[in-house]
Amino acid sequence: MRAICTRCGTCPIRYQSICGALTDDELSRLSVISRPRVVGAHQPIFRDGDEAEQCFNVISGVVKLVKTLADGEQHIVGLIYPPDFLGRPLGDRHTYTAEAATDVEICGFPRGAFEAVLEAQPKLERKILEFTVRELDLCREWTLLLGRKSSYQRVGSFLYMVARRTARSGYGYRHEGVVRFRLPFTRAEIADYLGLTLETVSRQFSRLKATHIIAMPASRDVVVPDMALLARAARIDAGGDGRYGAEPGRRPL
Amino acid sequence: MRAICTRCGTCPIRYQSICGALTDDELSRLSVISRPRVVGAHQPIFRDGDEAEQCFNVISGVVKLVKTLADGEQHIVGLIYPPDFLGRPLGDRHTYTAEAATDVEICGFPRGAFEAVLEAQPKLERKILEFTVRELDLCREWTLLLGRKSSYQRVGSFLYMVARRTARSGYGYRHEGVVRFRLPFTRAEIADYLGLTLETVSRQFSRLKATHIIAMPASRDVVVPDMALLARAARIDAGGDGRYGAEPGRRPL
DNA sequence: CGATAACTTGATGCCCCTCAACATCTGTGG
DNA sequence: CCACAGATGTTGAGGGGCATCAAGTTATCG
Repeated sequence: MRAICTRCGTCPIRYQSICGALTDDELSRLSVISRPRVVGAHQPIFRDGDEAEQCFNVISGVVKLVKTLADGEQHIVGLIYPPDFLGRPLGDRHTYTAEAATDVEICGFPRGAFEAVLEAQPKLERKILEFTVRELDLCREWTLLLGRKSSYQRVGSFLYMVARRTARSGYGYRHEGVVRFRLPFTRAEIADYLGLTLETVSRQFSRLKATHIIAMPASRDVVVPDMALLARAARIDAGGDGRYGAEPGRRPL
Repeated sequence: MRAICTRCGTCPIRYQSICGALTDDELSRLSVISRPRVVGAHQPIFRDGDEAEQCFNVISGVVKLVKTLADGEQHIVGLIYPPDFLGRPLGDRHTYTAEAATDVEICGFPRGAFEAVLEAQPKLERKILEFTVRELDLCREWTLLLGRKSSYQRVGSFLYMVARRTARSGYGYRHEGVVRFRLPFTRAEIADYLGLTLETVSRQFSRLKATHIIAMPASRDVVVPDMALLARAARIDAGGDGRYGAEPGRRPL
C-alpha cells in the first residue's frame, strides 16, 4: 500500500486538518480507508436527511451548507473552507445539504471504518471535538450578525470573513496590505447566507464601492485596500477574530 | 468518600448528562473533582474572555449565553437547559458570558483535573462531542430563524422551543395535550435572543393571544392548548425537531 | 403603599423586501 | 465573428414590517 502513504504524504492539509493529530504511522491506518475525490462546482456532496455514510476533510475549494425550506427558499447555514472537517463525525443522518460552491477536493471516510479508527485513536477524536467547538463558535458569531447587524454591515462582515478564510486556505493575494480575492458565490447565495435579498446585497456592494472600502474590477473580483477599514464598516473589532467593539449605534446607515 | 458517591447517586441528570457515559465506578473519579454549586438568578457563571477554568453540567434551571457589544447592546447566542453541558471542554478562553436566567444548580469541573479524566475516559469525551454536535445543530437551526422568519414566527418558534425544553428537563405541565409553563425571561431578553426589540416581542405575544394559539394567565405564564397549532404558526414542521415545511410565503404577517 | 421594573399599546419613520426594467456576462451555434 | 439566449448583476419605485419614540398600565418588592 505504498501509493496510499504517498498520497497522504503530499496532502496539502496534512498538518492543518484533523490528521495533524496523528503520526505518519498512525495516519496510515486512516489513509487505508480514505477516499479522495473531486466534486464539480454546484454538485451535492450529501443531502439533508441522508444517512451519514461518510464524513470528509475538505482539501481545496469551498463547500456550502444549505437548508431548503418547503417553499424552495434556501438558507446557507455555514461555509466550509480547507482544512476543515465536513459531516457528522458520529451518528445517524445529515441535518443539512452540503454542496460544492467551487470545484472541491475532498477526502472521504466511510463511517464504520472511521469510527473504528476513532476508537483506536483518541487524539483524532479530540481533534474533531476541537474543530466542532470552533465551528460552534463561528456559528454563534453568525447569529450575532443575523440578529443585530444592518445589511451594510452584514455584507461587509461577509467580505471580511471570506477574505480571511480565503487567505488562510492559501488562495487570494496579499500585496502590500492590499487583499485581493475572487468570490465563489452569486449574489443570491450571499443573500441566502446573510438573510437578505440579492438586490439588497447588490446595493450594499455598490455602497462599499462608492465609499472606496472595496473595489471590484469584475463582479466577482474583490479588492480590499485596507482590511481595518472594512472591519470598521462591518462593525468588527479589529483585534479579535470577529469580536465586536467600537462603533456605537445600530443602523449607522 | 462515601458522601461524594451518594451525591452523584442522587443526581437527577445522572443518566441524561455526559455522565451517562460512565459506570458508577468510573463516575467516582469524576465525582471527586466535581464542585456542585447553586447560582442565583441574574448572577454570572463566567464571563466573555475569561480563562476557562471550569466547565459545568447544568442540573436545574436555565443558563443564557450572552455576547455584549461595545455599545452595551446584548445578544443572547444560546440557552442551556438541563442536562446539557456548559463551557469550553478544551482550551483557553470563554467566547461568551454565561449568566443564570433562573436560580441554577450546576456541577463544576476544574479544567486541569477534568482533562485528566477525559484522557482516561474516552467515552466521556465521546459524550461531550455528541453534546457539542447537537448544540451546533441547534445553533444552525437558529441562524435559519434569524435569517428567514418574521417576528411573529420567531416568537412562536421561541415559545415552541421553550415549551419543549422545559418539558424535557422535567418542569412545566402537560395535561391532556395542554402545555403550560413559566417563562424565565423578560421581554427584553427574548428580544435579545430573537434579534428583535422588546416592543415587537410584546406585540407578537398579543397577536398569538388574539388568535388563541396561546393564552397567558400572567405575563410570564404561557398555556399552549395545541402545540401543533403553535408549530404551524411558527412555520415549524411538526415532524422533526425544528425542521421546516408547509406554509409558503416569507412574511405571512 | 410608594418606587421601580416590566409590560402593553399607539404613532411615526426608515430599512429592506418586492416588483420591475435594464445592463452585463457567458456560452452556444450559425 | 456575430447573433442570440439564459444567467447574473445593477438600479429604481413603492410598500410593509419592524425600530424608534412616547405614554400609559400592570407587576414586583422593599
